[in-house]
Amino acid sequence: MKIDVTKHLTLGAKRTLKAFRVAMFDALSEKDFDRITVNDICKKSEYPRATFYNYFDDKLDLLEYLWSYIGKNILDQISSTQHNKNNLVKIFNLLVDFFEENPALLANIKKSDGSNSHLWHNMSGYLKHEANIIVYKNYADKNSVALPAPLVSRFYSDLIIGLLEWYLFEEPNADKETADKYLINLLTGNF
Amino acid sequence: MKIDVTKHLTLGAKRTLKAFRVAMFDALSEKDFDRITVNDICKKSEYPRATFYNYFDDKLDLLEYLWSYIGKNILDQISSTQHNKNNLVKIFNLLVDFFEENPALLANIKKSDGSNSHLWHNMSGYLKHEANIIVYKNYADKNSVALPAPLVSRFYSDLIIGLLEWYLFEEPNADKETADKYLINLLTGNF
DNA sequence: TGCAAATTTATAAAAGTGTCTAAATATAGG
DNA sequence: CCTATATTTAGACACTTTTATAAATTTGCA
Repeated sequence: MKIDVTKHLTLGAKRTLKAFRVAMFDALSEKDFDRITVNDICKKSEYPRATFYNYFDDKLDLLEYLWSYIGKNILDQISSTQHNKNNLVKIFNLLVDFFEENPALLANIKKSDGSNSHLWHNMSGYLKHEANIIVYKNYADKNSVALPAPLVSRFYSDLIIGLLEWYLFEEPNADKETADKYLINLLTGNF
Repeated sequence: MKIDVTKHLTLGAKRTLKAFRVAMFDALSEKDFDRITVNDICKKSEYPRATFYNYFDDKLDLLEYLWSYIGKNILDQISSTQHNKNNLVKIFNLLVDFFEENPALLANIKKSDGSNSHLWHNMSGYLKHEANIIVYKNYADKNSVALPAPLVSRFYSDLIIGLLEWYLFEEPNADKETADKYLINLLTGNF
């Protein structure tokens, strides 16, 4: 990204970022990421190319900003003060809810080869990253003799995203309660 | 890919694929993937652009073919008949060995933002996929009441790649034996 | 070896990318 | 509200990508 979105943004900048975000999100429900051009995004958002390049290096850069934004938004509802294994189940459920609320996006990801698609690899990487930030905050203080804390939190977030991938692409007929049960089994070493 | 590499290939096709693979692999040790052009690949491999586009959709397509090829090659040494948890450690060690044998590639991945780099996300996805094929063959027959087999093998391959990422990018000073120990702890639910 | 079929190649052209200007516009702060 | 500063914009540019075509070459097989 050409700008730092964690710093203060003018109203105009926020408006522009949102327009590009929405344009990319909509475009993703319509066609493959490969087929989306910067021109498409500019036409949809009604901003000139030069403005696009003021904010982003390229369309992948916008895509990744979109994933980060979405990831943060989904997981916003997790309290960082409650520390328990239930939070991991809650993160998983929030992610599932997001995809159930956005079937067009999910369908497009599935169309381009499901869990093997670039789109999914890319998105899940960012979701995992956002999940890991929360998980780390929750478990960093629980010292384990057997394993370093960063490795454990990484393990937990990997687990959540792995189960999500399985649930969305491999076993789309499984119900959420069963998936929750499986998650708990994996978390408690019951396998 | 424009052709099916699992089907029979002519000698010429094999020669051409190898030339493109080697060209991309070498290019990756020299500069960022973003900066590599199809022209670079063609110059290195001494094939015309039209031939490149006979085989691949674009440079990302070649990259992914390269990762699959490398993944298969690294893990070729795993026997599919021996079924034990040791195989998981062996897969991890083979992957570590590959990166220790290819420091220029690793350095380039690290340079472009370590575990956050596109290159790594992309590569690790394919390594995980290849690892999962082997793990699934090893564990599919061990029925678990608590969890479906595809989920368990996915869990194991996630674990291996997660630990690899941690070992390569987060804790490059850890020794392989410690990493092996951590892997066993994670596999046995000792966390 | 020789021939039909498939593949590779040179070449051209349309479309997309990313950078750069200077003018137009928007912004924050007195 | 005004003004210095920063951002946005149009337009042009060099370059890369991707597709398409027909001729040249290579391939598998009899």
